[in-house]
Amino acid sequence: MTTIDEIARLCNVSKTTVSRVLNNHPYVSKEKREMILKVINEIDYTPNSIARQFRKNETRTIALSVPSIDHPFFAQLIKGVSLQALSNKYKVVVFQTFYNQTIELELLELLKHKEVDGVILGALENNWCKIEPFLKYGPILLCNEYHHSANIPIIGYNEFEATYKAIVHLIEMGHNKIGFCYDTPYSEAQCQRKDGYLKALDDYNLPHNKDWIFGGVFNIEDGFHIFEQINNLKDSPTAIFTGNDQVAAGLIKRATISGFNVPKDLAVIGFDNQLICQVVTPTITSIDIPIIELGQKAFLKLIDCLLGNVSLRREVIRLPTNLIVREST
Amino acid sequence: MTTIDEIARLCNVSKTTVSRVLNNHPYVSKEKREMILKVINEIDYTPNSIARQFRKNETRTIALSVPSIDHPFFAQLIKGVSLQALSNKYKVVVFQTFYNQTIELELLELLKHKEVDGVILGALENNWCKIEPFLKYGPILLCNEYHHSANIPIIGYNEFEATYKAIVHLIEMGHNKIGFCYDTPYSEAQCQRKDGYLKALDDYNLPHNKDWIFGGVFNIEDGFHIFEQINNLKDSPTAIFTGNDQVAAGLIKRATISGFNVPKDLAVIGFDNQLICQVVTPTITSIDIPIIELGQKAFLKLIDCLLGNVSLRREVIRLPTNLIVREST
DNA sequence: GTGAAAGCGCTAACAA
DNA sequence: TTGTTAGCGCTTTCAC
Repeated sequence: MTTIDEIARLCNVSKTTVSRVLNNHPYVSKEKREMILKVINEIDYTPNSIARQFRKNETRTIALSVPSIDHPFFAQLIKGVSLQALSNKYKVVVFQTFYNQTIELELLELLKHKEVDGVILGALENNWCKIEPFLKYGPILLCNEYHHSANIPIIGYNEFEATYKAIVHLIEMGHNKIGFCYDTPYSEAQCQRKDGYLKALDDYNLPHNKDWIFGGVFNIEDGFHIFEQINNLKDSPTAIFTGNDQVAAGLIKRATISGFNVPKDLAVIGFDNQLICQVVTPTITSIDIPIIELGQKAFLKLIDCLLGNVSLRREVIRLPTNLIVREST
Repeated sequence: MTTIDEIARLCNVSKTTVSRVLNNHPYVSKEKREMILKVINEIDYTPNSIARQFRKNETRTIALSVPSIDHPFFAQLIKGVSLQALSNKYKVVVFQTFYNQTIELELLELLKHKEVDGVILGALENNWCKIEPFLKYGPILLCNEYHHSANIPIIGYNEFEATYKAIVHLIEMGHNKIGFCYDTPYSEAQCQRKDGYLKALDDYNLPHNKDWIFGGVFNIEDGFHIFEQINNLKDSPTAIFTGNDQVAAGLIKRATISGFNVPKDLAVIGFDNQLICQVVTPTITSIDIPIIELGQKAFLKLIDCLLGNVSLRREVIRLPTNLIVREST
């Protein structure tokens, strides 16, 4: 294996000089620089990145956790983070937690072991007190999830407001029996959505009904199941906030083939405004959120912390959301 | 930062002994082992992974390239690779090439720089002659793509046969004007599909028509455009193989809202058998392929090469595919 | 069973 | 402008 010493020997210079050329340091004479570069090219030498990382104690790699990569929202989030990382010459290790607490902690071990310089959590499986101790090993930030007291940057969008808007829209369309779906109750972001939902009901003097609230709902198949549940209720909602376009798509499909008219019999509103909204019939009303931008912003914030420009401290950034009305409401 | 020396000092042993404990080597007395373990726990010591990787010249990380992560097929592929990597305690760095040749080569630089132990290419942007030189730095294998001569393991499914089956199905449904979509002409896998398409036409004495072949087609939006193209033809096909469920979904949607009856006026067949097939109206006939398994197999094959159990040599593995008939044909 | 010592490839003080 | 030297944290001979 070719090393820096080999180059130094070939060029009759010290390896320091070679290292300087490699790192674009000043104070190398033009002739030497050129000669060294020439030799490097000729014998196809490549610096060993791991040795560099070891020496500098810096990996130029960050870790990103998501529950599962095959969910369009998270795929987009990864894309945003990756795009920004690419242009900053960082690598991203994507960790799928599969909604598993242990795997999330394993991701944080990477930080402890110095295998990554920082971490972006795209979801939160563990109680914050399990996460916090890892802060001493490097910066961690929360993206697309919220915590009421964690002393780190938090980047998301206004879940409360987005949900409130959505529910008010349903109310304005004449509905007063409105259901609500969420994924996990442990998520503070999801709780904020629920608060938005309840606030809208209260503001318009509509009744709450526990039967109209559905948890553990993530994907198309869950959408299928939700329809069965709704259909089995004695008193069913006439409109439902699904929390996610996949769920909306599954729900609409089952409702339609069971003879429901969407939106007349059941209005459905999604979340995320993915392309799937435009291909199902009827098309899905949804909340548009800037996911790519969310990922990019998260990465840039992490880099700030990494470079020490900004110390790690609580800061809540909320990106704007936008209601897109289509046929399903 | 705590190091192995610190532990050694605290325990009055050499760092060799600590290292032995850390690596579960034999020949450490029970008492010492227990004492060392105890101290390690107490002061929360973690070995520095980069130092280890440096010393062992092994990163336990592999790189995986895909064109773009937010395409359901590739998201699933990543999931398969990641699942298997997780259980083998490897990390996966996912590289999105965005269909860009330079980025694909950057990924291979990781191998050259020893930042990853091996590479799985989930697509192929560059000419093989650009890729081949990197083989001397570590194992590379091809997954979901094909090459006629590359001397590496190739894992995919039988594109020819799958497409042939699909076209024959359309013919049996009474169609004789059948269109074909592909993504990129550089892809040998796509060429095999085209061969399957043409063979089926020939076997049933159906005419070829260049106007019915559409390239550069990847996602839902492309499906939208394809419909416009078909609709503008004087002599349009009555059935179309889209090569991918996203395209099929987009195409079906536009056709339907333009008053076409799918499948009567235009039969559409997808590929990949994603959940989206079940939520659009009409539901989409598709080719089911074991994507997760594809990713898992690819990882396991790479590990085999890495561990030297198997030397890197040409080997073509083709997983089975299955035609799933639904309403769109 | 255990430890001393070398060294993986590189960068960065410091000296010249 | 250049080189000498030390050392990052760890594993692995080799000798005891």
